[in-house]
Amino acid sequence: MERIAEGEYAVMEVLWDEAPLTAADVAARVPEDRGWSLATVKTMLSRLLAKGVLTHEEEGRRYLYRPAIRREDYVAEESGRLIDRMFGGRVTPLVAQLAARDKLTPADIAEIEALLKALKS
Amino acid sequence: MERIAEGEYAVMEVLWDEAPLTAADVAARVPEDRGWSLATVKTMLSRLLAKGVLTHEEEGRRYLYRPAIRREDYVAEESGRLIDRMFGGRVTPLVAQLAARDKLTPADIAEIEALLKALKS
DNA sequence: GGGACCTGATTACACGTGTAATCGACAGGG
DNA sequence: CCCTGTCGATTACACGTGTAATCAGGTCCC
Repeated sequence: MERIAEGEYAVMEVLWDEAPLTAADVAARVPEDRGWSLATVKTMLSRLLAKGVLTHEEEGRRYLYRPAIRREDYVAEESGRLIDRMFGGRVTPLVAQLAARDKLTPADIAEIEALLKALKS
Repeated sequence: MERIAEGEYAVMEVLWDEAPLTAADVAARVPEDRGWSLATVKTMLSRLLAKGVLTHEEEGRRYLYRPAIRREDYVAEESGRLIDRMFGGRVTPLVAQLAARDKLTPADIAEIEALLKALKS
């Protein structure tokens, strides 16, 4: 699966959230703070099409875009990449790292524990 | 803190492992499969210096390079970035994601549980 | 039916990155 | 003292990415 650049990812998120959409619709839904012009969004869409992570079907004179890959799949792959790169493929150090950085609230801890318990059964 | 590119990261790893080192030493320690020439490693070192994540001191006519940032700090930041981007800043979905992808072995689960228990006390 | 408007396609351009080659300076061996 | 090797510095160049502008073609209003 092709890598998706940071900016492109923002476009994918829009389409994962709601699809299919026209280019204009996507542009309208991209987070305000990106400050992107419609032209920029169109460039992103073309590149994502070229990467094969989007498909399009013609609707009259326009295209309707929709994701060609599942969000969970991409996220899993990208997470795996980071883990490989920074933690030698081991997940525990990542959790440890997050814990040490106070990124885990007590609620997080409880939630993860519940999750793990469910996994074991 | 400046971003470190993927290739540059490989150089940082060498220096996090052992420092200070000369450019030639770093080149010798970079993983074989990168297939980098000494020139390439020197470019990386310059760029890392420019980014302020390395320091150098002169040793005769050469430099001795050493990290200017701690590995844990960088890793924490980079992990945080991924989590923000893909999981909206919440850690639990990341763990859930990894679990769902069978990235967690029973040993991992036990280890994380122990870790969390320690955190609570 | 002629201009305004909207579409995707094509082109543009600067910056980061991967991957070096080359250069000017100097050190050390003969 | 000169040659050869070695250093960091400078330059090179292609590709991905962020961020568009422009263009060619069709639609729709007047």
